[in-house]
Amino acid sequence: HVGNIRSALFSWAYARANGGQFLLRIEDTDRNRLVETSTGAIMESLRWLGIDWDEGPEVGGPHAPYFQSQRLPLYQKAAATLIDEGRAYRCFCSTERLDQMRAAQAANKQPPGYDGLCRRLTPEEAIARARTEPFTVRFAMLKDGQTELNDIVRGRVVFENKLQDDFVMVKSDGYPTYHLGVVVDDTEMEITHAIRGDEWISSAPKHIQLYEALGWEPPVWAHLPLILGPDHKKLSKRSGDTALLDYKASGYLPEAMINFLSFLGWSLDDHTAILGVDELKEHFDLQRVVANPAVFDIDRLNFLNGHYIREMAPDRWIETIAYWCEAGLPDTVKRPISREVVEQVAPLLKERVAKLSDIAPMVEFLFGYDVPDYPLETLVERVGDTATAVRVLDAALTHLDAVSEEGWQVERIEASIRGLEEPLEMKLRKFVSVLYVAEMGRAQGIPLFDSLALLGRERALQRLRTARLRLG
RNA sequence: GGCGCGUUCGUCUAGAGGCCCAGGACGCCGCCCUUUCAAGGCGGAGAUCGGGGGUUCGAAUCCCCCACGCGCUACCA
Repeated sequence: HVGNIRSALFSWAYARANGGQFLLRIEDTDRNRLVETSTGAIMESLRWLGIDWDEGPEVGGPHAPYFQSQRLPLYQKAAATLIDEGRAYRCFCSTERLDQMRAAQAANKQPPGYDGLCRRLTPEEAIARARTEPFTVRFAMLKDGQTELNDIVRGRVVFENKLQDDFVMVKSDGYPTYHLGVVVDDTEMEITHAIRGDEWISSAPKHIQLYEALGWEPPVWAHLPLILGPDHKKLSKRSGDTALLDYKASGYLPEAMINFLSFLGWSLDDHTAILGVDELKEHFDLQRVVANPAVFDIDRLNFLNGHYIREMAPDRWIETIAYWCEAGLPDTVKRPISREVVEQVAPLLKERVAKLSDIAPMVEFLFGYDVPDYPLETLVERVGDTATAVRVLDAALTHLDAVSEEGWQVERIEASIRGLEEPLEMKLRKFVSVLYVAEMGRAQGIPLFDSLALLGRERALQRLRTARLRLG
């Protein structure tokens, strides 16, 4: 999803800009939420954007394995050490008791948190009960003093220890929670920079205390500003935090996506708005990450996408159109899609497409043999009344009918239609909409003269006749 | 409720005491170009820098208070 990918992007860009390594680790410790395809989707998303990892799934490396579910012994070892040293303890409280406790705290307006019941158990008692009862392992947070976070983005943040909660670090199924997982793996994997979303900042003291208790060196912290939806709430599935591959599916280019994501909380300088990956890899700087949340602005994404489409090399553009036609045109259109037509519309389409999914509807009229389907009013709309539309169609029919099959070319067609201005006593721009609708089914799209040429004499004339007939 | 973070044009942002009666980009509006729609060119509106107090010769930039917004408050990450 967008938020996570942005964190990955910043980490990656930072590594690339500073000659570091970028490692991909899959945190799959919640077996209730395990989705088979998600690992594949994560990797595909990153690869689509061009984010490569020096170490991780599929590429391997010295810190394998890269799935947390395969590193359980590591977490258990850390947990055992902590229990031995009295910095963690087994907790036998049931979910029911925990729920009741929280309800009571809420009712009494007490700060929420584990009440420490099992912290008071003697080690002997705990070991005895552990033989028959399920348990979690909680970390015994320091309750005095303060925990200090030094963050690149936010500076110094101080948390009161007395407000800290003894969090669960090993679940009853033996899997670690995120808190234990990151600390153990970031250390084992020699992670130097923890770059993550701001929603994590409240749990930073947990991680910091864990590092201290384990005697390990914490990484450099950088908490990125949240990405907000249009409602100014943390981006949710509803408000645009869709899987990145959904953006790919609806026709966004990776270049646009990267450019867009890069500027969500970061900027290069006071004037750069268009930035390629190469420049990002060279100039990305954590010092320039801002602290305030960013609202996801789809208009800007669309603009960037259009920009990169316009910049696309002609041959890649043709391939792209061919692909989106095959995928987006209705089944009634016979396959394969004509390569010749694709090549001819390509330049006409370039300035007009914002999302690749716009392509198919824009060129559909070229491939279906049927007359386009459109509400009759659109034919008349811009010329004012039916009588005028009829005059336009009759005149166009006469003029174009005079163009021979061999002469059916853009220049001739243009001359013929421009020749309509005089007899009709109307400006071209005024009456042309009737023709657009008759041919393409709508008044906007690729240029008319080219469309007529592409359509061929027979089909073009046929559509005019049909339009004329429909007007009575 | 508690804790934390944040607050510069509608949006993304520039800004680290004088260069800022605040710059760029998207969006919006207008004009030009034009076969529609776009694209492109040119121009415009748009922020009294959340509010109030300080500090200073001088504050968007430093300090304090307030307000508002958001995040966290799980055996989810």
